Amino acid sequence: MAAMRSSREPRSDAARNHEALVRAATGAVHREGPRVPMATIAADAGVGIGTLYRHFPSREDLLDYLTHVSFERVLANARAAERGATTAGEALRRFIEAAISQRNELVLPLHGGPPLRSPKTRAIREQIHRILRQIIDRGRADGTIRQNVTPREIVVFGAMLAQPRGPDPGWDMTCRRLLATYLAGLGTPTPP
Amino acid sequence: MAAMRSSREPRSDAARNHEALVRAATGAVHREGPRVPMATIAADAGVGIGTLYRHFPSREDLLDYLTHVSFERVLANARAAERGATTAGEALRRFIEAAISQRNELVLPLHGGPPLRSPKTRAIREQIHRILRQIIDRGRADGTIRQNVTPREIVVFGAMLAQPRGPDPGWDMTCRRLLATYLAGLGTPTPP
DNA sequence: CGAAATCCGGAGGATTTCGTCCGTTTGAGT
DNA sequence: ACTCAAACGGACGAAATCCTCCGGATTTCG
Repeated sequence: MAAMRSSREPRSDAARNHEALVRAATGAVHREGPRVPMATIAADAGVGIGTLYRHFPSREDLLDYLTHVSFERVLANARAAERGATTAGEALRRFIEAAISQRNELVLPLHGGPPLRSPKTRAIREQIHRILRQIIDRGRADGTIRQNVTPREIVVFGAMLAQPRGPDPGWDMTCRRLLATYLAGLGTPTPP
Repeated sequence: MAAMRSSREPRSDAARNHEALVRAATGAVHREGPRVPMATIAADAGVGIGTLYRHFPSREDLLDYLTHVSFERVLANARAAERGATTAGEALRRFIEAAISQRNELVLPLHGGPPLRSPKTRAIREQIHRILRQIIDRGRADGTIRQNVTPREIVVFGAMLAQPRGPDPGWDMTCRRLLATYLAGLGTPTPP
């Protein structure tokens, strides 16, 4: 019941270039920020500037797309975490670890701006929150998760750890420790 | 025994403009990222573009200066936290809370790049780490801080929470919860 | 194979941003 | 008040960046 496509499937070279562009754009945005020159992205993808603009008519379109794809990944992470874990704490750990290990492929808009222009992307975010809410409630019921934990904190924490960083040898270790400590805190009763 | 100044004190209008520039630059970098046009900064400061370039000959000089000032603030926070708190946990809480409450005045280079060009700034960072190390060791000795906590995690966590964000009503609450949970985790023994 | 639809690439004009230069203004000392 | 070193401001040429446009290459389908 997928909506009928008004035109046929994209040509194979177009599909290939689309993927190369997304990959290059993700890397370039990580490396130089959202204002990275479009020419850099095209060059990194091994593609002409015209091709970049045909696939993404403006920089905002490109950034929106990267964001959307990232949110889809995170949603998949949330579903996998919910299914694959037995305890709530374990599920949250998996969810955040997935974000960390995908950090080179995620473009999550933590830097201000008119957030989430696309309603479609906003809907995905709400699904993510719903799943996390379920996990948290489950943990709160059996006493393994403290009170007053919201899905938003979990997402924010995961996004912070998944944020792009320059080459930084000790980062993995720091990241693991931050996560371990935070998770330990989640299992601690809330003081008044 | 301060080194003799080779030239006299800056003129009053120069001092005023310097401060206005720093304030404007901080806001602009928060708002639009490190590539914000220099003209925007000058305009925000109510100053000509020439004046901006006289005070800071290049963008990098400006960003280095903002970073340096930020680190000086953080160092002051660390000293105050060490002196003002009775327990280690309390000291760390004060340290991170100070960073959060100053977040509109801090420009901490979490986004890659050749980090900390200035040796002076690097030295400040090491002083910060030394103080935090002292606090952590104190807490570990009396069992109120878990093992394997490094100064770096504390700084990173504080910097993450102090990172600029767009207008975001619920952020303060989220921030407080993340901090509370993390601090709770710090007081939890490390599992094997 | 041949035709048509689709896609590619990069030249190039418009626009933005950079950082300098220099005539003018302002503050500090006398 | 007067002087002058210091600071200001914005016009300006150079450089970077944006994004469009279209001739030519490539894929797909009959």
